[in-house]
Amino acid sequence: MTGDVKQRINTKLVQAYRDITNIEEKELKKGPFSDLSIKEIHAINAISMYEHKTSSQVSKELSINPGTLTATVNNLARKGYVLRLRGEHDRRVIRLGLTRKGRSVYRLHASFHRKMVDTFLQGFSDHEISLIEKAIDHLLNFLEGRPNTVSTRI
Amino acid sequence: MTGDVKQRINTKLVQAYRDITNIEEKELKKGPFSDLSIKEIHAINAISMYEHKTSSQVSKELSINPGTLTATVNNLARKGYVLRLRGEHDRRVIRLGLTRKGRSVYRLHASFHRKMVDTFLQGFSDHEISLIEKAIDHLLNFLEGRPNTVSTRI
DNA sequence: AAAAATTACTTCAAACATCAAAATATTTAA
DNA sequence: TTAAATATTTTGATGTTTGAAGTAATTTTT
Repeated sequence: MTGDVKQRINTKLVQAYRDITNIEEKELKKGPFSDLSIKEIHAINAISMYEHKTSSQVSKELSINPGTLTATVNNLARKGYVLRLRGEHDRRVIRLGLTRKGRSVYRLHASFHRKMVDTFLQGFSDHEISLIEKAIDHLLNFLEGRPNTVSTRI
Repeated sequence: MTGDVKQRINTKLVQAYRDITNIEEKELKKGPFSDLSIKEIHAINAISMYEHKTSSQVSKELSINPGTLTATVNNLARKGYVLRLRGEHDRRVIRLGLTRKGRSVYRLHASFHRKMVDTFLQGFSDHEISLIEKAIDHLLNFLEGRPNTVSTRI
């Protein structure tokens, strides 16, 4: 295979990465949640709707210093997106939750992602999609330092 | 197609995005350029080796505030990666270039990307790769607000 | 050609993000 | 019951980002 194709795919991936960073933020700035930065949205996303994660879980998930998360949560709580809930069993832990407003943001962001993936996969057959998924798996393996179990064909 | 697959692919894409952000930075921290952040590397990359872009071109390309680029370039110039060249025709214009050290970073980062794409595409046939490229095109179209010319099959 | 508008970039002040280390509160182990 | 461990917050220091105002050079208009 020619390196040209790889080079071209690389450029496109870089472009996609950049676009996602920019567009996610701008999309939301236009809506009713213009007081949120992309980092805050990612924090809201990590906190998530469906369980009450602890502060340390969330800070690990986001790979940020616990002190940084405290500051972020302070801001998000002040703006009315996030709640702190004191743990019941263990009163040292803080469990984080979303307010109604926080849940709207969560859903809006989720729907952006759904649309994005829908478009990404538009027009491909099931077989082709499973192929694409395999390529993404390769990428994840590379990124997470796992050797790729290459399904070589002859 | 079941939404499960899409949901799974979405999760993987999010993971890949997060990994790329984290890993690119850590990779470089280990090497001889540990005084650079990921944003600085992306700036070096945008400034690029092959032409002398202007400040505004670069700040547009990175979608950052011009003032932010000024600060970034100040830092990169101080650390010896980037040069400012006053424009010859129009003396308002600043053209940006890389020092020898800046060019090394550029090449190191490029080789990381080459490895990443190689692994991403490992084990796929040419046909499959062109399929994957098409999916990435879809994604870019979506991100950049272009309608997708769907190649629907029956 | 002088004044006005435009442009390319920089500076500034304020908000926010980040980290390591110390402090606080709570729980568990000795 | 004291000591050690854990979960989070505070503190202080440093860096990043932004919008808006400022400076300088160029182009357009009158």
